[in-house]
Amino acid sequence: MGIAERKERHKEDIKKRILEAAKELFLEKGFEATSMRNIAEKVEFSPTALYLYFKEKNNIIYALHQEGFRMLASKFQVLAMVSDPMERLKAMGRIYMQFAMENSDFYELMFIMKEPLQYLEGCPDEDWQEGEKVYHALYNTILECQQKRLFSNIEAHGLSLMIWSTMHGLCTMKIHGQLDHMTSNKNILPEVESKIDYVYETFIAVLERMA
Amino acid sequence: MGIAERKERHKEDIKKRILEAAKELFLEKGFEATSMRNIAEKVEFSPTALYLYFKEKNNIIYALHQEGFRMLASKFQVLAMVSDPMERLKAMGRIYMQFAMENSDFYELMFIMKEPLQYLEGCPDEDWQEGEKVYHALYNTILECQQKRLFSNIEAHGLSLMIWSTMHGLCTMKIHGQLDHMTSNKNILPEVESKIDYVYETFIAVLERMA
DNA sequence: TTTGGAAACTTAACACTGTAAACTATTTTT
DNA sequence: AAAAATAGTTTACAGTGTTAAGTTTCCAAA
Repeated sequence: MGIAERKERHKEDIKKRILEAAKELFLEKGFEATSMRNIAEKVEFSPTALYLYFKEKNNIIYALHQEGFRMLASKFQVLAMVSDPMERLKAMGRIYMQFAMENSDFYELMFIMKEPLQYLEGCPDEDWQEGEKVYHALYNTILECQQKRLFSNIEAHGLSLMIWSTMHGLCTMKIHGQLDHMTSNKNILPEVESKIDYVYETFIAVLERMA
Repeated sequence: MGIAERKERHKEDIKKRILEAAKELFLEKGFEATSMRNIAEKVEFSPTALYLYFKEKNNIIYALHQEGFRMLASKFQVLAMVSDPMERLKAMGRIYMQFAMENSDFYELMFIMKEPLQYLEGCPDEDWQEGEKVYHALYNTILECQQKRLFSNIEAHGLSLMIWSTMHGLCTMKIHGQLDHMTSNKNILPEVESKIDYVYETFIAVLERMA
């Protein structure tokens, strides 16, 4: 009977509408200030109707978390055009950083907030596929670099995780304002218009120097 | 008149008691789960009495944020014993990491939560002295390294910020579980008992190689 | 085509949250 | 002793996530 399918599709549609509303509110007011009641109002449902489609709020958050990763993955697509692995590595860092700056709310959802991964803890055997995918893009690039005799004698997983740590630390310190609240180097680096770019350049210089 | 002083001291005592209670609750139940009412109950006050001593909850959070920095600073004291700057840099990283692991709630308060810095925004001309102090310890060590011809031709502020980014990124990825949710390298790094230590070793290797 | 039951949705309610205003009791000053 | 300032409590507001009970809508079998 095709009617069950149609219902199923309808349900998926509503789920999408809810997520769309949640996303909009989330982007315009920030996550903290977005409540279930807000979302419900936007989709013209009663507050508790959302619970028919998502077991709890963390569920909605996790769905947006996944969408964020899809967004990042689509930005990463252009990297396929870059054949030289070292150049690809550098471009990857730039894109990652740019994504974090342009979609800082999503970045927070993907890497800073603990609710999404916390939700994953609840689902056993479910691992963090989204993060894994990003990690692999990085790891494989490092491996390719090593095939070109770069980063020799350094274990690739360790290096990959270290590079990700640096990028993540840089982005979070920018997003949370620590980078800008450090006024002492403002006087000494007056010509630098963007601190985060400056630090990234330094990082690249370090990597190229030791490669 | 010494009576005003005595009253002032009394007030400070109560403030301390409140902070002590807040800290305990915070450490045992995590920040999210600690409410003003919880704290008030612990010090046997009515909930709103706390507002006579702290203008708002962020105020209490900021006070603990400061205490966290004092704790870190006291751990950093042993670094004065290390005369070689490169060795000191490495020890500093270890201590920073260890502090973040042993006091992850405080670390979150100091570097991850946005409330404290958000509170600072409200107080104009108040800059983030706590962070600045830590930064200077790092920056000066880098300068000393450069006097010994290490990290030559690299601007010290950029390098300092990059190093901090790496350490911060590493600690947050550990605390938030991203490091552990990355199972793909678990199979490949079976002998590694602590991923964070392993990545740190890699980082040190990178720094020493390019120095 | 009417009836029974499931599915979709709403209303009411619970146990919380941070915080402001109003009120009361205590202490200090005049 | 009366007035004023201080310290603290009670009450209240507007919000939160979520559950349970009630209501409406829709679809399948009699």
